[in-house]
Parts: sequence; structure tokens; C-alpha cells
Amino acid sequence: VPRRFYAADALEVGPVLLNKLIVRGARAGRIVEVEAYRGFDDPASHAYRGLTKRNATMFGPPGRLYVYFTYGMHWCANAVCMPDGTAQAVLLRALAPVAGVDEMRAARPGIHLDRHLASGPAKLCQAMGITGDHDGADLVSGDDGLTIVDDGVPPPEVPGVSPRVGLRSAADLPWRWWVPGDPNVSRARFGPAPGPSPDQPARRRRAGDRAPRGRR
DNA sequence: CTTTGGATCGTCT
DNA sequence: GACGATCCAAAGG
Repeated sequence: VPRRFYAADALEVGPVLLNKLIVRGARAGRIVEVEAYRGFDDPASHAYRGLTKRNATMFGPPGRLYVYFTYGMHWCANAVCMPDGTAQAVLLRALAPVAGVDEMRAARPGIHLDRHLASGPAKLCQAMGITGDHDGADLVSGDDGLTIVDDGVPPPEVPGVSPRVGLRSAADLPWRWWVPGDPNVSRARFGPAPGPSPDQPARRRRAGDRAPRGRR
């Protein structure tokens, strides 16, 4: 995926990142869920309050990986968008494992079902072995061992859409997208798959299909 | 299947 | 000093 792909608004890049592959060595996963984070105009973004040591990568050139540490134990990874100087990013929230599944399982002991290997932003980093060491990695050159490639599978014509997960502020903005019907999409409080998608008959009701309930 | 609470620490106020 | 762009085990239906 070329540099110019990322040099756009995260609201545009997010949905078209779906179904692309993230590759690290033998491991590869298809991106099936993402969220957009903008900058000064997005209160939920790490970049909202300006440049800091942690979020510096978000303010740098597009096509790099922004990795941050949260909850005292988890890493999460984003693809940086917009030209150098403007902070935006797309959070990678879930993968469908495609290759190197043995390595992913080794990185996540105790997980048996493939669809649980990378069905969340921190799980994704564990499965791929992504840590703070990869903050700033160039996804375009692949020089740091991480790349995002297009293997010809197009993004969904009509992705699933919902508000972003786990936020206090800006909790209403519908900036989360996923591949409809994909079993690797994270279980969230807001529902996957509004209606039956073209090729998916009719799924049984799931926890996430309900309207958001109070608290949080 | 769902809900609840604990873990755990860097970052910014 | 408070709070996360989270995950999992445990416990209850």
C-alpha cells in the first residue's frame, strides 16, 4: 500500500483499510475492524490536546505505525494518516488470521479458537507480537518488519458502522467500521451487522446487537 | 450464553 | 493522583 493511501483523512482511510493484510514475518492477518481517530477536533483522540512524547508518531508522516500502551498492560496499534504535522490515525481493532497461525497461538497461550486470536486491539498486538518497540515503524517501506499489503480482496462495499468502543467523550460519532459477518470482529457493546448482509442469511441475535445501555 | 470485577502502570493534570 | 482507544477469569442463568 503506497504512502499516498495514508495521506488522507482517517475517516476515508479507515473503511478502505478493511480487508487489507498486515504482515510481520510469517504472520499475516486480514484487517476486519478499525476505528478512526482525528486530532484537535476529536476529544477522544490522543492527539486532541496537542503533541506529547507519547503521541509524537501521530504527528509524523503518514504510513507509520503508532503504538501506545494502555491499562497498565496492553499495546494497541494504529496506522498514521494525513501529511506530516497533522495528527490522525486508524486504530487496528481486529484481524482474521491468514498465515503464521502457529506463531500467533504461541504468542497467545491458552487461546484455541482462531477467531479469538486477534479479535480486539490488544489481542491483535499480542498475536502479531507488536509492542512499543514498533512505535514509528514504517508500514510502507517495511524496513521495520511490518507492512500492510493489498492482496486484491476489496474492502466491503457496505461496511458495518457504529460508534467507537470504550470512549467517554465523543461516544456518539460513528467512526468504527467492520467487515459484515466476519467472526473475528471484536465483541463490543454496539452491534455488529445491522441487517442480514447479502451473503449472510440471518445471524442469531448476539450480545452486541442491543442498543447501548447506560454506564461507561 | 451474560455480567462483573480485578489486574496494572505510563501519561498527563 | 486519576484514569484509561482492554482482556480475562469467575460466577450466575
